[in-house]
Amino acid sequence: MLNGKTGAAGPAKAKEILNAAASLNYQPNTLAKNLKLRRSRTVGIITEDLTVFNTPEIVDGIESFCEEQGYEIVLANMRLFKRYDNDLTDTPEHAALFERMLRNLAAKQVEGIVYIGYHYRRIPHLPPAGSVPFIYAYCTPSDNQYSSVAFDDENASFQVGLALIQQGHRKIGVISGPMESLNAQARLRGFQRALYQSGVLYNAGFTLYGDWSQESGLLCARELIKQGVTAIYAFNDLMACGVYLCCSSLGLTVGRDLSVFGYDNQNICLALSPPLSSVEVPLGEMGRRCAALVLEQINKSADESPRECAIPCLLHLRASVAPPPEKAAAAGPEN
Amino acid sequence: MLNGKTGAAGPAKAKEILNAAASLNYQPNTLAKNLKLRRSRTVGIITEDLTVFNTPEIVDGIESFCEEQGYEIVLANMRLFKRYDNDLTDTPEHAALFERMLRNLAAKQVEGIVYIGYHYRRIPHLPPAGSVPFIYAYCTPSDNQYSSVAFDDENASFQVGLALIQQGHRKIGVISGPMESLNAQARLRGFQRALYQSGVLYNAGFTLYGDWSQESGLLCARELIKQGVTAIYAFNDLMACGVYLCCSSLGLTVGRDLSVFGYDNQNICLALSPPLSSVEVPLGEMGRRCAALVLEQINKSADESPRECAIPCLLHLRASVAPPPEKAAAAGPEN
DNA sequence: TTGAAAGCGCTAACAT
DNA sequence: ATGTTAGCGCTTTCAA
Repeated sequence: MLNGKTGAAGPAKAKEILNAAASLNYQPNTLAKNLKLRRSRTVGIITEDLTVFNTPEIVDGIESFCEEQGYEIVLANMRLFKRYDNDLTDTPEHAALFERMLRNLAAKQVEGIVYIGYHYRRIPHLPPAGSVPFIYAYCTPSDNQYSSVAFDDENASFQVGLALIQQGHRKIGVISGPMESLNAQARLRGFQRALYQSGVLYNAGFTLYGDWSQESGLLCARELIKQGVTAIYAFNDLMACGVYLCCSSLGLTVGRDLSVFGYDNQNICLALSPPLSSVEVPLGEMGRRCAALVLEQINKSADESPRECAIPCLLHLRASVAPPPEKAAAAGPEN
Repeated sequence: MLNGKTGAAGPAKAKEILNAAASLNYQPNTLAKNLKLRRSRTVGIITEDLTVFNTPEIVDGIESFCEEQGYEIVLANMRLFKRYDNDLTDTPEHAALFERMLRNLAAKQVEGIVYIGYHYRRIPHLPPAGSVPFIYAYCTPSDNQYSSVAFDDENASFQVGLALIQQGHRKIGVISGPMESLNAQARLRGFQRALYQSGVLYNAGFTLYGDWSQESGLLCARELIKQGVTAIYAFNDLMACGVYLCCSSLGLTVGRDLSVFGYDNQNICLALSPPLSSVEVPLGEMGRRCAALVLEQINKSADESPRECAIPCLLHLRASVAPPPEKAAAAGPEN
């Protein structure tokens, strides 16, 4: 009756009961309901660390999609960074924690799970056999029978390369992340493809390997500028900041003497002068895609074959990019 | 038996059963358990928007405390910003959403609730009479019978004032937030107290009102520098960035020609050159305090009188602050 | 010591 | 069209 389904007992009486319920602030007990129905309409989310900057946006995306489909979400936060001082990840403790989160979500009868990594890498932990649908976000499983959702690093980097070349740059320095980083590898591939396709010769000396820190960006920039590059593409915004610092110490003006491109489109981009061009990672969209995949699998509305999705990124071309100094060429920068 | 409580059936048999359970991946059903026990050992968290920068740290703090006490948390995210284009807050829609979140958490049998605002302000929405314990974080309720947890804006600002005065500054510009902002009001009070206590005359012309944006920081800085201030205290880091931009356009060097202090200690602080001094808001600690208050009330282990907690902030004095240009005085800046 | 049974609040299937 | 009942998976009580 109170769920609105059963036929009326005469409109008058029904209204009376409903009023009483409202005034008593009656709320059906979800626990009992789900216990009875034996389905929770709930998707579990395991986050490696909720306080890492990209995680909340992904959660938000999952939530928004689930809400549209009448599903709830329940969050299980590993707190990897807070729990251990540094990135003590992929250790036995991490494995134990993973296990615990999994059991906890299973106990809550979730119908599917999304696992959100704090940075893109191969995750050794897998759900147990016979588990509910399981999707990896911002990371990739060591066993490809599970789907994963990431962003299209390679193509974004290709676009960055094209944009710099189109402005007239031929000597473009790259400040990569560490060689082992899957992100860095993909970004390098995309960038090289842009050079290749444009017929620009690749100079390996123009690619330096930083460690994502601003300090390393500054050091690499100094080296690259010495080599005479007219543009620098740093694989994250923090290192791009380092390039800015290097320029200011050398008396160079970014966006005139040197063009700079970053990655992540963090809030610092607009705080810098001139604003830093950067690649925006489609975090919300990734979340929504994860949710779509999980719900598909839950409802078996699509074939079960695992997929590796790569959502396209968005380029923000800003005043930090301009034609190289010598030639007063082509198009003015947007934004 | 499986919960380890009931006496043994002989160690051998017990072990056998436990093994079987483990191999079948048996996990007690939380729904059924909580339904039976009629207590969930769960605290609900309502966030106005999880993607606002300060929210995840507060959630993390609540989580860490709850975990220590054997409580779980369940998150209800209003997604205020995503749902409505801009800050359509404190509207009928917001009220309806609040109501819905509340009912949802009640249906899940949470034993207490923490409400996290996205910025500090008075919240008109109250839990219904007879609700479970309810705490406000990063905001304050319109009815003071509920406890709230915030940070000690006034004192932090007092310390900033003291630090600048101690460096020898007497003409200190302030770029405040909007007049209506409770944060801005408290920060102004604290700063003025520092002046007063140090016997420095307050010049109302040195206080300008920005709108938290970098652009407004730049504009106000231009005006203040024209008036001859030797230091500028901006009420957030973004406006402090504006001050940096202004300096660079005027050929002034921050940390030498002009000292700058910010607020929020966002990651931009260390990306700027020189690094920006700033006030760190104790978000994690606020979360822990909220959790402590909720659990106290749940377990009636403390008196029920509502409290307004203000957690102390942490000052980061960096190279953006130095003695004023004329006098080659006193202490070198710490990092 | 061990086992059986009642009941948490709900829904769905079944009688009336 | 309405009322009754069985049972979801667990814990706790009570009986054997």
